Amino acid sequence: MRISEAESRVMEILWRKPSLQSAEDIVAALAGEQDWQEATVKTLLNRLLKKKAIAAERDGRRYLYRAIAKRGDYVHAESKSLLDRLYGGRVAPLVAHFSERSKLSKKDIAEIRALIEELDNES
Amino acid sequence: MRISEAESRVMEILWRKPSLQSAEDIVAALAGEQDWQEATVKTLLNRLLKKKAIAAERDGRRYLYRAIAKRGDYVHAESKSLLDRLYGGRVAPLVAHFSERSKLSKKDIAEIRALIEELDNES
DNA sequence: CAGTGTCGATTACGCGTGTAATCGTTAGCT
DNA sequence: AGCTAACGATTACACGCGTAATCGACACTG
Repeated sequence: MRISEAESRVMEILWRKPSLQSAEDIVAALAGEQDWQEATVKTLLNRLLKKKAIAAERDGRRYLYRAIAKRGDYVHAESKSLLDRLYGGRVAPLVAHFSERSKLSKKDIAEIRALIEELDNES
Repeated sequence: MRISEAESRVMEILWRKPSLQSAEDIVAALAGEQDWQEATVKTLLNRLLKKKAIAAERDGRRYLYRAIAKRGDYVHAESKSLLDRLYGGRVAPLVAHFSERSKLSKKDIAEIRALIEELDNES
């Protein structure tokens, strides 16, 4: 089951801190980034539970939550879908696009070069 | 106004062929890729008109359509949004992700290397 | 000129999503 | 024991989207 945009904001909190977190913790962590009511966060937690993207275990009167879905899988699925839809499923055209369009930062260029060199050395 | 996934399938047809196209042309072009009824395509055309993503001009009893929105802008908006949400807004981490994950193709690597070299030569 | 086919326009409808408010239950306080 | 506060669960609701069917106006055919 797909994790929606809003839901992913909640997942990010859980991914950042793999320990168990209460709803209150999560609401607090989101407070900085998202302008949501507590009730909204609760709803999202419930939807994520239904989707089996997170798990909850009782801690007295409340629940503690943790991620089940892997961030890497989510990131990959989202990214691959974009590449497929817009770039023929390949990475290079995306790099080319940003190379022309928004100008890659020095940092980006350096990192990408390092990656490529590494791959060249491997093979 | 955002162009939805389904709508973008229609836009792709118009982007591929910048000349004016009738609804019938578009339905025909989509037939290979998408399993949609004619009515569905008509709906999408109307929604795109409302969003001003396309324009239509009368040709006797029917309309001929053309894209107004630019493919590059669409691709860029979608891509940037993904990079922002998942990769801190930068391209390199995405390349790194695919480098580890699904293995970049030879072709990808070669193309990216060429791009980087080109950028290095410029500056 | 009446019928029929063809367009675009209008209407439909269930589902996911974003965003919450409200309800019911239980734990703790007085 | 009764009241209140705090949780999670349930319910709400508008909107966009995917996917069409239906309607109304015209044009062509016989």
